[in-house]
Amino acid sequence: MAFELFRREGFEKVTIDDLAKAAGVSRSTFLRYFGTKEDAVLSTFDAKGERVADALRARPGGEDDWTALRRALDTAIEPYHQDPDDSLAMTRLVRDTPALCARQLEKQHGWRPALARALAERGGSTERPALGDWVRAAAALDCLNAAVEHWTDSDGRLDLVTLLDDAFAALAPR
Amino acid sequence: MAFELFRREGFEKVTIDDLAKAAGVSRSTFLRYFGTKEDAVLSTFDAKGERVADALRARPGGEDDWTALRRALDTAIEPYHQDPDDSLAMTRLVRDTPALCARQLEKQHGWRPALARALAERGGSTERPALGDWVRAAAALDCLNAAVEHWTDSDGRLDLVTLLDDAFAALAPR
DNA sequence: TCCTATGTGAAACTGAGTGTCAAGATAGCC
DNA sequence: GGCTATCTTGACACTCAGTTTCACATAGGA
Repeated sequence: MAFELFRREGFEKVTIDDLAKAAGVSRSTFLRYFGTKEDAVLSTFDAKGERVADALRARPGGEDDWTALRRALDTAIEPYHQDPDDSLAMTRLVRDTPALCARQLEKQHGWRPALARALAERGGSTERPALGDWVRAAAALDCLNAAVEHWTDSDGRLDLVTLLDDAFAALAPR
Repeated sequence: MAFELFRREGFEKVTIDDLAKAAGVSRSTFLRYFGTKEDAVLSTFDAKGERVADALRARPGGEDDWTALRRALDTAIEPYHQDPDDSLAMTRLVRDTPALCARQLEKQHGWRPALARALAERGGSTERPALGDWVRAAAALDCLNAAVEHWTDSDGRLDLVTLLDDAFAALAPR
């Protein structure tokens, strides 16, 4: 798997040819599958945004936005509980590789429209999301990131659920 | 200037050779100056983060974090008032060019450490920033982005100060 | 059987970014 | 002035990512 190769050799040391050879396909085929080298690692990331948005839409209508967002993010942190070691290795690889860091940031940035739209729908309006929806969607993702970063820095020792709760709490006091 | 060329021809149509020729220097020199093609546009962006962090440190100690952050961001939106047309052209170019969008995101991501540290110092602790500092720093940047995006979408007609206030307000209600 | 759609590989091509090296310009010193 | 050290610039070669094109092979359907 690409992930293992990157972890052993470092992301930039491994060429697409290496990855293709390791996967037993041609360079062409590899690029047809993943599009870019980064996506060989981050393709798992793609569906995540839509899943969080779905979870958000599934929350009861009476719930306030912040609670709904916080609960929707339980979907996002599930994999970290399922396989902590693997997740830790992944977040470390991404954190320590500028190219992966940037690409992940970009992908996550792409989640915001779906989240903002889901928030807007919750608010009853079928129109496009308002400024506040965008801000809250983005802030919620920041909470997720801050929590995961701290969790990674603690080598997975801190409790991710608590960290995420704390992150949301840090948004509250005025 | 590189900016004009990109706006006329489109970012990907213009090669580094074109830029170098337009600037009257060699390709080598151009790359020595800017490092990447994206940075030919976004180099102005670099110092901005540090300036906002400085503004944050300059706020009175008694002020709460949110007010201090909001006021510090006045520094960041100043250029948009100084030269609205130019700013509008710039934000549009970035918005419509995936590569620039990604690179800008990455640069702004790099502002957070300085902002979080400034917040931590304000809190009196000389230690490294806590989870909450990171979250608040990131959320404030989201407010800036959301405000600027909306301002750009309105073709500069909406008032950026009001938009930024609204963005911060959207963070408040629980 | 023929035909078309789909998956794969080979190869050439463009362009970004890196590294090296050899001029020139420039500043400081004698 | 002349001389040396340092910094800047340009030329060139190189690696590698990503795109495009073409050819081939296989499978399913008429």
